[in-house]
Amino acid sequence: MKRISIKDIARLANVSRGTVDRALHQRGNISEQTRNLIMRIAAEKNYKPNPAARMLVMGRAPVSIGVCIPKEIRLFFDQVRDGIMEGAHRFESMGIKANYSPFERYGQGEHERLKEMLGSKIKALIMAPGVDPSLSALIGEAEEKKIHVVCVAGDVEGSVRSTAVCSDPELNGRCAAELMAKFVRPGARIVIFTGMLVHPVHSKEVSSFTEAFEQFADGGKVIEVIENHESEEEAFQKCSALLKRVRRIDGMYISTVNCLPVCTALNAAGRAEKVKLVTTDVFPEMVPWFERGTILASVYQRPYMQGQTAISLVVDHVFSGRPFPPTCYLNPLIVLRSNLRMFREISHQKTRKELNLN
Amino acid sequence: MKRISIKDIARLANVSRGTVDRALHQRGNISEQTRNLIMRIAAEKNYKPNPAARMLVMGRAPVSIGVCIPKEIRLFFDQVRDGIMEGAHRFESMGIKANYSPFERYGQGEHERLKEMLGSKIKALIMAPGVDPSLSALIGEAEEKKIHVVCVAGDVEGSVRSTAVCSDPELNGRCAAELMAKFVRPGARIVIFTGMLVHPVHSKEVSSFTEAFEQFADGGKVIEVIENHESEEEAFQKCSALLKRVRRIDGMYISTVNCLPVCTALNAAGRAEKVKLVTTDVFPEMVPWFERGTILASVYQRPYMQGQTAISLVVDHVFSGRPFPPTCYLNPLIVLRSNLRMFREISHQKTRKELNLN
DNA sequence: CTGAAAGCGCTAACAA
DNA sequence: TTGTTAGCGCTTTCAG
Repeated sequence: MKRISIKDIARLANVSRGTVDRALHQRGNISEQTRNLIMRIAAEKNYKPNPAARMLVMGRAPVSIGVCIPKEIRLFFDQVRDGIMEGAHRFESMGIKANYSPFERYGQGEHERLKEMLGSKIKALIMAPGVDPSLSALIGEAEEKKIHVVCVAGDVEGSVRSTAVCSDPELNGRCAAELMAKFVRPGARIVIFTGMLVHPVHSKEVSSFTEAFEQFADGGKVIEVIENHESEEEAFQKCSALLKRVRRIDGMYISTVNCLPVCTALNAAGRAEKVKLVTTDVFPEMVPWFERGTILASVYQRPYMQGQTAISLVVDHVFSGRPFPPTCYLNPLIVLRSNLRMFREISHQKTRKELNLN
Repeated sequence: MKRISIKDIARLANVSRGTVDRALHQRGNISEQTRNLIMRIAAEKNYKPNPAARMLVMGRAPVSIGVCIPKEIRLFFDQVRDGIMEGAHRFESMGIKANYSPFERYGQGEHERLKEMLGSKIKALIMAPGVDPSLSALIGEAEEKKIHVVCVAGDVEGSVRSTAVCSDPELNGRCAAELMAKFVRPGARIVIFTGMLVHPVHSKEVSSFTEAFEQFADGGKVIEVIENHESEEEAFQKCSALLKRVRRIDGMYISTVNCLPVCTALNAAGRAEKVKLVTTDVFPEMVPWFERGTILASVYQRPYMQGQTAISLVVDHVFSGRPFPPTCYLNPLIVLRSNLRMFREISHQKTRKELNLN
């Protein structure tokens, strides 16, 4: 069915286009009666104003989208940013503009940038939330001002954000567990390395890995969970100590991007060929560990695609009025030695189309 | 500085708006001289077309894109179609229209539909190529007429198609081999089931699996390759015969979507728990075999994403003049029991955003 | 209170 | 080869 226009409504209601406009936009100067009639017809015929026409007559008012994410963590947020910016670029000709305004890192400049963004003329705000407890209030403030907040690479539970695009930590944990279970011998003993258990994402990954591993593996179990607080130093020390303390470890699941210290500690202890690793995400320094067979697989959270998706959701909403889904979880990709070169983080050669390498 | 419009350029160049339009869009029918003048002014004044105005006017003369794919093979082409049509839908307001004109199946109505499409007013043609040797000529004919041909879910080697979006058969084979190698014991004996070895896709999958498996697996090898010619009957018979003939098989790689007959044959022979399967793609009837642990993993070719990508490439080309990449290979997704429910083919609940389940 | 008409920047059909 | 013109759907102004 064709899209209906103001002119059509005017004809149907036997009034002029001006009258319809007044009714639709409650500009007053209109009788209750005609207004009702017009509104009824509009609703019935499912009238949607044509955004292009509106923009045209309203004069250049490009739709700005604020982008507030940290500068980079091991390439992850670089990818998110690329996804957002390249995604936005595709809609440039539709008048979409992304305002990239990063902050240094979580807890540093985050709040200020966000505040700043709220003052500017944006239609939507894409943000990567940390754990700052004030976020929920800021989000409320934004939505209050009709700025749609889309969380990316995380979520703020209990907030009124329009939607969140992220990977599902429980799914990541389960996939990692399933793979690990198939890689190790029966009765295997596994250690988990994670960032901080106070972080809900990490704690979910850990608990769902543990649960799933014990379900999938034949008698295997998780013997220890170690927090590294995202510190390379700490991770290395703790891993080294662990290797001295425990003589039999069959595998390790590293639920944070901080996996290199573990690899080097394993290597230093001469156990790099013995302990099987399942990691998270991917970056160039991991390649040799894949090649040696230390890292068997990695659960990739598709940062680029998360960025692209966030933009898509905003654009679809703004232009087509498509409602935001409550949450948008992406299916993880599994990184293997075979497909390593297909990931944007690894292959920077532009010979292949990059839009979809993730 | 205010934004400059076509009218301004026309005034500056002492020509009419129509002429400026022709110059800017290389529509021909214009003298080299005036064109140069206009282009110079446009560049100088940094002219950018007004997206709203363009959208508005494009709304009435939609850009048609032909879509010529088979009706369905185990949901695969349904997904491709959804990807294309939903992708196109997002650009509806920019005047993009997809003309879905499917054929019954490969070799049946394919040529006719294609011919038909060539006669219609389309700007691009998205097609899923079979093995018809006349395709190359048809593609040549289309490109001759300035109809960009984008192959999806396959390619026509040696043709002048603008680009192809597909999964890389060699990569699929290698990923399958790597997983298989990690799932089975040392010295494992593997059988490959495929469609038809005359098909280059299948033969590449088979050979790269074989090669990679022998590299990854500790002494394992591929002991047999069986063609099923996409027939369920044939697959079942051959698999049953095989199981009688060979007592020890550790795993099977099924490089075609036709995996159910193999599962049932295994089951009938009481070996469903013994032989480990790595399959291709996913559809609802496979679920129980995942749950029983017969199918350990599947290499998913992302049909929906292939469709979306094809449309994206066309749209980006038409609107932004972005050149087509020579070929666009998608990184495969690995289907596991854990993430089974995340695939569009399996989960039809729309609670989660579906755009990205692939 | 309502209608008529101008015009946003662009494209395409037709005239010259 | 170029110019002219009629809209696309909407807002806004000015007359009734």
